[in-house]
Amino acid sequence: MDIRQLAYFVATVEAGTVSRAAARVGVAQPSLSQQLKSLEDSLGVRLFDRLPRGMTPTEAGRALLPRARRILAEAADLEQNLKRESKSTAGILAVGAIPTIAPYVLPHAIASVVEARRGCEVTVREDLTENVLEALLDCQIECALIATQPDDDRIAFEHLRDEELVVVAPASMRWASAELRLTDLRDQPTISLHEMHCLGRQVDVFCELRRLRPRVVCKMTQLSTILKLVSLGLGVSVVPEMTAAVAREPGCAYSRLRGERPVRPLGIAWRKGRRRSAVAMNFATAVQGLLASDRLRMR
Amino acid sequence: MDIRQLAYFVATVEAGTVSRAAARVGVAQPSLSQQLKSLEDSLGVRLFDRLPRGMTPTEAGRALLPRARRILAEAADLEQNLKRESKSTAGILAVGAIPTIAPYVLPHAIASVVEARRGCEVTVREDLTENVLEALLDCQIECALIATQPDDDRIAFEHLRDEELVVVAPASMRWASAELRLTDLRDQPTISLHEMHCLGRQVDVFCELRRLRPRVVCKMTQLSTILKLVSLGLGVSVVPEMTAAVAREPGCAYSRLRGERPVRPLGIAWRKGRRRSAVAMNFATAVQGLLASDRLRMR
DNA sequence: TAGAGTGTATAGGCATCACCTATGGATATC
DNA sequence: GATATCCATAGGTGATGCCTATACACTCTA
Repeated sequence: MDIRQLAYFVATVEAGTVSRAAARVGVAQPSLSQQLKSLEDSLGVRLFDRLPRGMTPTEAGRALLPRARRILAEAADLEQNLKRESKSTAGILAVGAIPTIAPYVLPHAIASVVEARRGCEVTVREDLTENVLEALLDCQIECALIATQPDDDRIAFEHLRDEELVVVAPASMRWASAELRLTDLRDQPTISLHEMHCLGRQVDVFCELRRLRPRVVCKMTQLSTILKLVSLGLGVSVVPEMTAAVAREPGCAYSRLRGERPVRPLGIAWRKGRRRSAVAMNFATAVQGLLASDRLRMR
Repeated sequence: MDIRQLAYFVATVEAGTVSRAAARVGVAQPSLSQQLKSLEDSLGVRLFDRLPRGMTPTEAGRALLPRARRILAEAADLEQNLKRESKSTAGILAVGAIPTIAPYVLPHAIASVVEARRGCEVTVREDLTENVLEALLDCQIECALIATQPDDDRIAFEHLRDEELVVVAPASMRWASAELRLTDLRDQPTISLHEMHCLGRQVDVFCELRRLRPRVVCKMTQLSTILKLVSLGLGVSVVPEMTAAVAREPGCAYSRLRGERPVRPLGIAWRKGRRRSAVAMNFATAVQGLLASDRLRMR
């Protein structure tokens, strides 16, 4: 499978026939036909239903389409824009954080640093784990607040604490006890966090290991939206304890799970072999103090 | 440029020498050397500084690294997981919304539908525009709330309203007038929304067209985090009017821009040629009513 | 109904490219 | 000075992507 085959594939889906697609991409029809077959062979799936008047994508073909488009767009962007990727690290404190930590930790930690160091320039990058770690390796940020152990030798993970994940349900809902068993959640409609986030994947893994298959009715990309939908009674969810401690959503109630509790490891990622600036150390200390305090713990 | 060359490139950066990288990827060193040169030629940039004991990536090489990794990861995921892309549309009301609309519109619109139709099952997908449109084309959702005109012939865009974008600044900040000129923002530290979101890109385009280069100090992926950082005094930002209307962040103040104002088009996307269910029509009507009301307008 | 047009797949040939081994030049180390 | 390590260049070979030609199937029109 290579980029050209993906381009041929997309052109064929869009054109509806191999002949028209071949004209578009500027090769002969039999060549395109062969390349499509080659792609099907290498992926092990049939991508098209062949009809007398053209071809329509199969289910697999339709699943491939957005992904092929994404790869092609990235490659095209690369060829056109790589020269503009010169960066100068601006600012003095350059940190990253993932979206399921940033809104709860960053404001206080940054306020603390800014107060101690007047005039300090702050650069913040909020993005998914993979992206903040890349920014870290690219020297765009100096450290990153994440909630998973990275598996890259170039990154040092300073583990600060394991944070518990708790259940959030509509306040109007009545549970049998203050702490929940996992089985209490079995038939509840569930609002899940998109698997683009580590947290979403961590919750999935926790459930799978215990044979719980949630009935997912909503899939969101922001914890704040999850809370709003829960407060509407649309379902239950699992969120970090710091969300319960900081967010003020009147229609939501939080419960701990009984027995073995799901946790996520909170920590700071650093690029190995690089000097740590004093201001970044201040930031790390502020984060550490915050995580050790009661401020981010659920009552 | 093709995927294999990118894999060779990444292997070389990670190994630090062509010889070791060649051993890793299983080709001869001269072949790898040639392919790297070929990649440099096709991209028009030098990717490595050649040292006596290995090679280090140039600035351009370092910029390419995360992007090459992304493309390779996507391609690998594709080859391994394409067969698992079978979906069944569950539920009766299946809608999508982008993260910069969902928290402000979805709760009320869904509550309205659920109240009118007891027992109605709701499936919600919150994701970036590209992804909700893909879910729409894949028949995973029936309609989607978005803020841009899609350029896909298979999608009908029902335009509901142009929404104004407003400036949010720390409440403690003093402006010369109630409405701001664009030049008022010229030297302010700016907290921008990541370009993964349409909104982030729309704001970028608006500024570029008027020769305004914001001094970006923070880049976030959630509007709620932006508001928190603004309230800390870290900078100003541009957010949708509905954010100003709904979010309660005590340290933030909102202003309109004078003259030609930035707007984003709000609407509902539908898959052409597909029947619209009654419950989806109810939802669309509820959204329409909500957008027409004062509830999502800034005072 | 026959012929024309449209569409995909297969076959064979040719040019290009990715790979190999061999070699050269530069630098570092002992 | 000899050896080891490193990247680049040269030439040869096999694989691959491309071409044209052709076959087969289906649809449409006169």
